[in-house]
Amino acid sequence: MTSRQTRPRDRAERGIPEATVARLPVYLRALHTLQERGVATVSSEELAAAAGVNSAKLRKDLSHLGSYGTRGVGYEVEYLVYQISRELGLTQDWVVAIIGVGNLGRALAGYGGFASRGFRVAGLLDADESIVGQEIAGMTVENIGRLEELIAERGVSIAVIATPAAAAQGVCDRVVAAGVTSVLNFAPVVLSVPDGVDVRKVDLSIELQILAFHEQRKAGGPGDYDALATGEAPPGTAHYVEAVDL
Amino acid sequence: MTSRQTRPRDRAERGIPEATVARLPVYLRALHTLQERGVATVSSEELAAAAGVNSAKLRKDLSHLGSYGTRGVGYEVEYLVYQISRELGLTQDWVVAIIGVGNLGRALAGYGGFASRGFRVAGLLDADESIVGQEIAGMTVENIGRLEELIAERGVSIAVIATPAAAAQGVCDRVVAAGVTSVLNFAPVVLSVPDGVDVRKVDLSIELQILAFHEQRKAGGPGDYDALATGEAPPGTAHYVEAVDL
DNA sequence: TATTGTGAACACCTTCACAGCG
DNA sequence: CGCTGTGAAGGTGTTCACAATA
Repeated sequence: MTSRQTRPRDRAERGIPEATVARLPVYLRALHTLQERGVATVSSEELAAAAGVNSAKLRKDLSHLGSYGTRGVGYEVEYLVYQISRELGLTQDWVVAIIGVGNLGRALAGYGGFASRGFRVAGLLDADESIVGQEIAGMTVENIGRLEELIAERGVSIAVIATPAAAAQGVCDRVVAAGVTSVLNFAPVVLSVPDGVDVRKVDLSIELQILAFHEQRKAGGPGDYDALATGEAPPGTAHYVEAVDL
Repeated sequence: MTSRQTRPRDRAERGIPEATVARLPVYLRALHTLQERGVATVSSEELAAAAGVNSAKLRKDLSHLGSYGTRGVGYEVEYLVYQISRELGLTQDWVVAIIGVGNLGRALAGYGGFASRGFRVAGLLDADESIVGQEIAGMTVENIGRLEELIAERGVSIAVIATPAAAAQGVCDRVVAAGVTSVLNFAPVVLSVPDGVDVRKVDLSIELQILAFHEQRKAGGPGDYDALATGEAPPGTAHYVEAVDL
């Protein structure tokens, strides 16, 4: 997974296990799909299949929200959508600012899943003067100099950091100082933040490396049509020196 | 995070716990940073801080790879880089194809972390005729019609799916049929694949929803940051001026 | 009768605390 | 002495299997 960086876990914070919270959005998406198809009721078995989990897990997850099913029947789709949305806080709108408008920032800005899911992008900010002023996904890119101002004026509560690695911590410090307590970080660095601020990280290179690990176990190497024949064990000292960032 | 979709877990598959595997890339990145700074040795305490975990966890993780530290001293950075790289399968090159060349696909194609980390992007494919033929990050976008052909010719072993949701399952079926057994999915759908194929998913909307959940618990609603009011956060006068773009 | 909701068992992960060793 | 490596303890998460019930 994409990795975490949330505080140790305030168990009894409000009952719902973190692992369950992480799956609720998946259930919600599956339910939306069913809803579009006009399905009114689902069993845990069906919904679990659509969400890619097993049905016992699904039922236990939902049981943390309350008893919203009907024995012998299943769950009413619309009702469950509402309950999960409410639990996740999606019945209200969250104001998001995207900082860093390169290809990734653009992809995020144009992502349809935002508006429809309780998130409103209220700002695209960049430091590059040649990007500032451009129209992207219907918004004008603004200068990062106005970061604090915009966060306050527009009530931004979630900051999405899509800057190069070198800039990320600085931007993070600024948004936190401006009052933001939730950060979604796409830059390949570990951000340090004060207690009370949540950071979640999305890191594609980490995901690829995890895949590589498993792939290696399957075959013995990429393009491995000649197996582990030729020992790929290199000499005792190797040289890996590289720069890494977006 | 970012969610998973790996098979239940073949414990005793080869010893290393999944949770550990997921952190090794983080350690590796921290080690590379240290290496660039010319640091030759780190203690578990220092490395753990750089990676954002606690030191006991770090030591236990590393202990699954072997005994690569020196009591009373710490770990030799270069040696540890090599050992972790080898464990993750990064001492060999993995051939990657990116399917779907919208903004996200472009961001991925331009991601420097690829080449430097044992991944070689050997193809950018798209179905849109107006995109096919474009030069992106030094490569020419090719027609998705040639998918199977290219996978075979170039020995692609990891497919990155960055298509719209509606196209993702179809593309996935094709890459799997062509022999790919590792898929990194950015499309917001649950892919179904046969046993033996690993899928990892990166889903930004899920991450945002998890943040919203926690944010809601803190305050009571978006825009409500006079709740934690008077406290701590001073006016946003900090001026870290840094370059920001992707 | 079909399906939920859940106690109990199990598996996995994290943390503690200290023995072991350079 | 300082720091690693790890057994043991304590959590958290998953799965099983069945009683409860619409």
